[in-house]
Order: sequence, then C-alpha cells, then structure tokens
Amino acid sequence: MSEEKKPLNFIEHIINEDLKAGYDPAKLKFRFPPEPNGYLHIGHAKSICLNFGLGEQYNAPVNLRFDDTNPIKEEQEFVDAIKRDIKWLGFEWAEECYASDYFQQLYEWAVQMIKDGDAYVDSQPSSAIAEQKGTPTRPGTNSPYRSRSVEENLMLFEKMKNGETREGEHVLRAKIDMAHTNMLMRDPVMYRVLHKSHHRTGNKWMIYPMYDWAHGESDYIEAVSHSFCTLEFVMHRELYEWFLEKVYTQGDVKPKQREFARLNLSYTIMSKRKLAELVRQKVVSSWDDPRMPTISGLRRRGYTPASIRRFAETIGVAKRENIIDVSLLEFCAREDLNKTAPRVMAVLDPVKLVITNYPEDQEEWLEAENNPEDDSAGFRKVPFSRELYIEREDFKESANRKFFRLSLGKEVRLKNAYIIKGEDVVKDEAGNILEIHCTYDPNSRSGSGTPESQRKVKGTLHWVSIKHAVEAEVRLYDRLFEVEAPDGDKDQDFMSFLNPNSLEVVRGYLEPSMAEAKEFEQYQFQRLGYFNVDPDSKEGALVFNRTVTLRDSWAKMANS
RNA sequence: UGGCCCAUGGUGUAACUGGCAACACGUCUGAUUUUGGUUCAGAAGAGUCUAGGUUCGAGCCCUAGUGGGCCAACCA
Repeated sequence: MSEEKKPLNFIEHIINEDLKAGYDPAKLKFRFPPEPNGYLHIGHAKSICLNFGLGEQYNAPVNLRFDDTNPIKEEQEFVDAIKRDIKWLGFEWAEECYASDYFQQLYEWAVQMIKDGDAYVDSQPSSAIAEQKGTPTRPGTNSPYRSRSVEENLMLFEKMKNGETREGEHVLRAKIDMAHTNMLMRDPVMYRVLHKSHHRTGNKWMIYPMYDWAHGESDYIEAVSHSFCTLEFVMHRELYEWFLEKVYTQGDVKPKQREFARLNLSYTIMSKRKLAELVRQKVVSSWDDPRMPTISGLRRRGYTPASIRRFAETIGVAKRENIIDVSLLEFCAREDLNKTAPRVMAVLDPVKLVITNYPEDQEEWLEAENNPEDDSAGFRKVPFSRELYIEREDFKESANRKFFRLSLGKEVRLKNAYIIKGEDVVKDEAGNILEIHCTYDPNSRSGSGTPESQRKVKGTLHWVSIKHAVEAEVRLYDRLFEVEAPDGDKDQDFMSFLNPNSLEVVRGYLEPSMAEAKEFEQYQFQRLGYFNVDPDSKEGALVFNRTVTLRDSWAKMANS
C-alpha cells in the first residue's frame, strides 16, 4: 500500500506538530458547534467536513454541540434540521451535547470568579457600557460598579439568577482591562438576564451566558483538544484563553482554538440573516428551495452527499479570504452523478417530428442502455412510434456545417433508434414550426448490427414517443444572483443583484419508464443535464429539479 | 494617530526543518464516442503584493511599506 502523501492543510500541520511534541493521540477530540437558530448551509458543510473528516483521519471522537445560549433565537426545529443535515452528509457524532447542559457548571464557575475578584455585576444600561468601551484607538473607562464588593456582587448575581431583577438591569462582567488593545478584553459581559423560556431548559434559568464565556468552557468540559472556528473569531482567542485559565485544572486537556477562512461561493450569499430575508420576502419558496445554498436546498436540488464532501475536500482549508467559483461545486456534482445517475430521455422544449415512412399503427420497444459508465446498470425498453417529440433547438431548416443536428436534407441518429433524414417542415401563418417531417432508414436500427446501422452520422438526438410520453413539471434553475459577490458591495443592497430568471418552469415529456420515478431519485436526462424528483411530486404529477446541466461545449460555441 | 489576521496563474489550494513553483477547477487544442456528455492525449496561463535585509541559495526567515479582512451586540 503506497501512501500517496496528500498535502496537509495548516490545521493538520498543527495537529501533527502537537502529536510530534508528545500529545497523546487518544486525547484528540473535535467538535462541530452550531447555534440552533437556522438552517445549515454549504459554509457549515465545509466546517462539518473539516471537523468530522479530522475525526476519521485521526480516529478521534467528534461531538455535535449545540451552542444554545440565546433562547431568543433558538428552536428545537433547528436542532432537528441540523442533526438531519449532518447525518445526510454521512457523518456520525460521538456525543450530542448542548451548551445549556453546562449552565449549572458555568454558573458555579462564575460565582467562583466573583469570589476571586475576576468578575463583577455592572448595573448600568447597555448604552453606558458601550460608551465606556472606548474605540479601537481609544481606551475605555472603568465602570463605576467595577469595584463593588464581592458580597454585593454575589448578592446581585444571585438575584439575577433568581429572576428578581429586570432584563437589562444588571449584567455580570469579567474584570480584565478597559484599556486593552483588544476590545473584547475590555471587561466583556459574561451573563445577561433574559426572562425567556429556553427550548431545553424551559424557565429554569433567567441568566444566560454569553458566547465567549460559554464556548471555551464547553470545549473544556467536553475535553475537546482542538476547537476550530472561522476567522472572525481570531480576536476572541485571547479571551477564550483568559477564561480557560480561570477554571483550568492542571492535567486536564486544554482546548486549543484555531481559526480558518469561511467559505464564500460565487453568485450566492452565505449570511443566515440574508438567506432568511430571501425566504421572508418570498424570493425563494423556503429554506430548502433548490436555489438556496443551504444543505437542505442542495439536497433538494439533487446534490449528493458524496459530491458535497468531495467539494469540501477540494477547496481545502486555509486562512485566506476566498470566493470559490460555483463551477467547482457543479463539477463535483457532475463527477459523482455521471457515475451513478441512470440515463433517460426527456424532451423539455418539444417540437413534433413525424416519420412519414413509418407505419401509422406500428410501435417498437427498443433497447436502451441505463448507464454507459456502469456495466451493472443494465438495459431498459423505450417505445418508438411514428410521431415523436424532439427538442426544438435540435432542428434548423438550414444549418452550417458546425450544426450537427437535424436540418432539411441531412441525416441524424435518433438515440437508441434509427437514422432519419429531414424532409419538410409544416408551419403556421406566423412562420412557427408546427411539425417536422422526416423519413427513416428501416435498416439502421441501433444495435441491429446491419451495415446501415453502423453508418456514422454526425449528430444523435434524444426523443420521446408522443403517444407514450409521461408529462411532468420540470424546474430549471439558474444562479440566484447575477453578480459574483452579491453581498460584497458596500453601497448596493444584495437584493438588487437578484437574477430574475433563477427559476424557469416548463412542461416536459419523458419516456414512460419515468412514470415510476420516486422522490429524490436522480437521473440524467440525456444531453440536457442531471435532474431529480422533487418532493412536490404527486401521484401522476411528477416534478423534477434540474440539478446541473451537462457540460455543453456546443452552447459555448453558439454563444460566442 | 490602535491591535490582530491575511497576501502564490482567472479561481481555490500545495510546496515537510530555506534547494529549478505543483495539483484541481476553469480556458484552449486534438483523438475517441449512438449523449456536442464521459474518457484519453496535450497546450496556454503565476516567477509567489512592493522595497530592502539575512543566506551560496528566499514563496518560505527578518524589517518596512502597500492592499484586503476582522475588532467598539446584554448575537454567535
């Protein structure tokens, strides 16, 4: 087994260096810590793949921890959705944890900090606290309550905890340094009073810990060895470590926070707030609208877990701001679907084709290969008859030699069927093509082995027998925004960059085998792209989503 | 008048303790093909933000500058 030495990212370098320095590999432990306040998106998928991938790589446990310290925004519904998405991606967590499970421990530590003179109750309104905070270039000033006695602090904190004070009346602050160059170190708030019911602790707690106080301590409680988060938390690291020192016991695992760049994808947005706005304003149908970059949206769009994991692997992990081109995501989808999706014929913009020399009442069931990339996929039968649909853009009355498709007087192969020759067109008064008439070569049937069937013709078209066709709604998606970085513009609102044509709904005609298609099944509509069955489908009323088109070098030529 | 992080082809990521800048996507050729798909073969495209320094040798180390990002929520 020759180990191809895969290049390591900086996170793996950090872990390997720790290991080399004698860190016990059995103590390695990671975690994925979402706040259950919304749906996961492809950016979270990067983090999930990173953490759980590390777990697999180092044979270490990975906890799923819900960072549920703010009852105002969090709901059980999101907890469930997050768990479903992680499972769907194919990962298993070691333990399901909640920051809210640590409220008691956190509280006890806070009391200890008050006793040690490391925390105090501030009784000013948030506006006053904000003013005293200073600015990045000006030091802050001490709160008048900063030197309260331990007894008074303890008494007030107890009242806060018991719900005997109003929201906003007091907060507990760490006593650090109001002149610190890192603004987060200027006596950060540890607890606020919230008379709100929490989705897990109900009304038990009236005080809720802030992120900085809860996160590092939660990592510590769980004995997480390496705590990876995104770049905007770099400044928090100093505070993370300061809090940790206050509760740390020699010999315990001391979690190490390190930060990586979050994922940005071109032509979409990643901010939960902005995605929520798309849903609220009904720009999209829901959080799992196939145009959304949410994991549930991608799933509904037809992306596979394998393709998303592959994507995460390909983009890598670094500390540099980045915008990944969606074409890479699309590549990953095609790469996976090409190997697995059964091929099928469907016509989405039909024009009637009549084979004038084919007997009126005749029909044949021709053999079609399910997947040329997969020998085990087998064959199926497809009905052929005198009247077919072909794609409107597959015909031109007269064409140049670059056009490999059907035109008058030229020959083309009907996939899995016969070679035909364009003979005539029937138009209405406005000049619109109503029917195309052609003749077929009866000896040219695919796979018949006759010399006629071996003839090389330039083009091959997909088609559907009109009499046998299954109708379905087909949703064709395009990028949600018209610009690469919709939320990268300081002056213009991201909503102004919306692509008005991100969804086109058409009536499609499919080969009859598709009548049996099931929810979430994926197919390649030959020459068109990959499609999957949308859960909106009803008995006899199928709905398909286009996941991604096939690569199309003809379209590129034609458009240039 | 601050602090912290970052800077490599169009995009993203590599280059183990300094040793001829690599891989993927994208782009462009050509071959194969009953999907203008797939597959295969190949090409173009950066000399690593700038200026100094250390060194036999710097994308890697040091200094300064420039550019970008983050930091003043009782959000995470």
